[in-house]
Amino acid sequence: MPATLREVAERAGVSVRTVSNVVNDFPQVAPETRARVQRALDELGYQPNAVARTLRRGRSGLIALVLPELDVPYFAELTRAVIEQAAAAGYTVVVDQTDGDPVRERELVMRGNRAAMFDGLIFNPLALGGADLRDRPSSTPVVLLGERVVQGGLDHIMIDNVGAAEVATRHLVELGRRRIAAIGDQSDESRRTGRLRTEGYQAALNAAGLEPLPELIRPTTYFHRADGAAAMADLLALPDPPDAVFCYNDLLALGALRTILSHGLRVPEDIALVGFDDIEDGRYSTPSLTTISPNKTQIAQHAVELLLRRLDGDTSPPAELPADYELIVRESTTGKH
Amino acid sequence: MPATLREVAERAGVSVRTVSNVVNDFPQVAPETRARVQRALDELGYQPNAVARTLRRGRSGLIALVLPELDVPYFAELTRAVIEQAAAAGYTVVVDQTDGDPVRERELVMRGNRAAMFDGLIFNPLALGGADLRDRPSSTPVVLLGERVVQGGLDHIMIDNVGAAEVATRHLVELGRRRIAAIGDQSDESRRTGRLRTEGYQAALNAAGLEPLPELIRPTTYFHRADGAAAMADLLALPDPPDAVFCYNDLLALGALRTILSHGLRVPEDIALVGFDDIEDGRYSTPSLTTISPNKTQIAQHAVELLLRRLDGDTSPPAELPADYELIVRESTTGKH
DNA sequence: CGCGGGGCTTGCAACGTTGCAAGTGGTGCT
DNA sequence: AGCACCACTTGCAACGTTGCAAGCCCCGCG
Repeated sequence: MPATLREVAERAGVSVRTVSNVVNDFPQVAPETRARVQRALDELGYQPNAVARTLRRGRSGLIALVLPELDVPYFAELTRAVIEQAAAAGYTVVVDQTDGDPVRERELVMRGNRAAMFDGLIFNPLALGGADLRDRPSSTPVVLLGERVVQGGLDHIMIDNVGAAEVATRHLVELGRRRIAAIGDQSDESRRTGRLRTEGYQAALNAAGLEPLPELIRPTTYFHRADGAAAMADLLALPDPPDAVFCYNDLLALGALRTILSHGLRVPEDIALVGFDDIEDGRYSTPSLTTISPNKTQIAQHAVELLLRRLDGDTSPPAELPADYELIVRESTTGKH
Repeated sequence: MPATLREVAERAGVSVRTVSNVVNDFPQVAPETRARVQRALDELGYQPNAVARTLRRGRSGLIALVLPELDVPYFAELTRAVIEQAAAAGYTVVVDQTDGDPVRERELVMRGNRAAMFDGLIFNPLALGGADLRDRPSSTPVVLLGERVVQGGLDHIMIDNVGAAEVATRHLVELGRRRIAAIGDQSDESRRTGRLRTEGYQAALNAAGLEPLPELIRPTTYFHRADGAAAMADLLALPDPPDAVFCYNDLLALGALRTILSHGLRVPEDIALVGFDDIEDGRYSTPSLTTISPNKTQIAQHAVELLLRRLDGDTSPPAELPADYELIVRESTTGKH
């Protein structure tokens, strides 16, 4: 139903090629011709066919952002940042959600530019590791986010998880807390985030001369509110409950907070709480959440820049870019102010 | 770099067409030929070119979900539901975010299937109204979500906002509250949600013999936590503050909750709170949030079904499908249990 | 031995666009 | 008058795929 170049050409009495020249603003078109063609374009409501254009040009102007879960605020907020960065460069971002399903992740990433119509991929894997990604048949550029992959031979952006976890834990130590628990450890080989943060947590305890106690390190399957709530209930059931908890993300912390408050305990007086991610929810909870804030804008910016450079043909060796983070102190550790 | 049908054909010593037949599992291929071609396919790691395929077939298998904001939990949760429904039908969903910017909305929706490469659109407009959408040049099917559009001549799914708001307000009335405020009214002609919910709110008050007081109806620019927090601060500054608040979405309610608690007041003892959307955050706040829960799965299901029917050539008149909702009573109105 | 038919394979064209290089007609210069 | 050149326009081919219909070969039957 929509008009094609040929139909416009017939109406304007010129060749298809000339219409194309007008559409693409080529300079070498006589003003009069241009006007006539433009009129025909308008009358027919011509819109270029993006699929044909992409086939011909080899570029779609689309980059895909592949994330485990969109209803996790951290990813939703990151998405906004990526969209903004990409828009500035004239690219449109489409988002896809994998649920951390290895099958879906593989599908999306391995197929690459042929099966999909994206010029590049920004991918935060949950299930897929370095080995899986090493020999992609596709040549679509990919930038990885997150901790999952170590040496996949792909561009990669991550924050220093060990360092950040250490900062968070040290903050609790400096407040005088001694029984500091951790929620979010993951024994699962494929989930690296939890292990790295546990490492930082333990390092901080050791540096303070505190001994990491196994019963205070609670593993969780996911990083959702429900997991935090359940883990916190376990901690409260201990004979000697903790006086502080470092949660490996803000959702865990919010779940834990809910459990603590519903047990009639106070935060931070009885138990201090630190989260990770700095999602908006944590700024509006009561008490508001002390947290590690990864620089999401910077992550997005690096990711898009790196990807666009690859699209421009840059073949330098894969980069491993660190992103900044900072500790944001709020009520859940220092109380009202 | 990736292999094409022709390269595979040369390697296998058959025609391009035969390779295509194998790739598409056509029955009329001799087993031996099929095996030989398959080997060549595997050796070259062939992946069909989705762009070429789409151009030829006229279908991409992609539907776009166009939303105002992804970092608003309601939309993130809705997205999950849409993705699930579409996946069941073999479609892939890509998500795009407009920020409610009329320019971006128009771009995405008016251009339709030519500028983009999507078979259909599920669109929740914020800025664009019926008039804007009526004469789209494109023939891509569109299903609208939300309250914004009334008679755009397009398929449309929404819940009964007036009725839902009435139910929420009546719940507060039945708890014995008398000074019931509302947060989220919008005078802006283009934002219809707020006006509809105010209508239901007033209807419930009238039915209970209570007079709606202008100073208890607080408009907000957006539906974010910050707006709720600010509006609640205004309400608390009144000489005679409310004893209950109906917030037009859960984020507003969470912002309001934060303000109430930080003023040393209790929920629900001093002020009862009802939200709208039933986002996960509200289940884990303290107190948990009483809210109107729109059936998101049903909305997604209707949207995808309707869209797919249009893609199959259904030309029946535009449908206006209602979606269910229910009041979920939690602690913010009835206290701990 | 010739012919019809079935199983399998193929060539051609087209989806709508753009790169390339050639083509057209007119103008100005010698 | 002839030629070169310029401004502008055009045809051809190709991106990689698939629908269509024709083609090939071999088998079995008369």
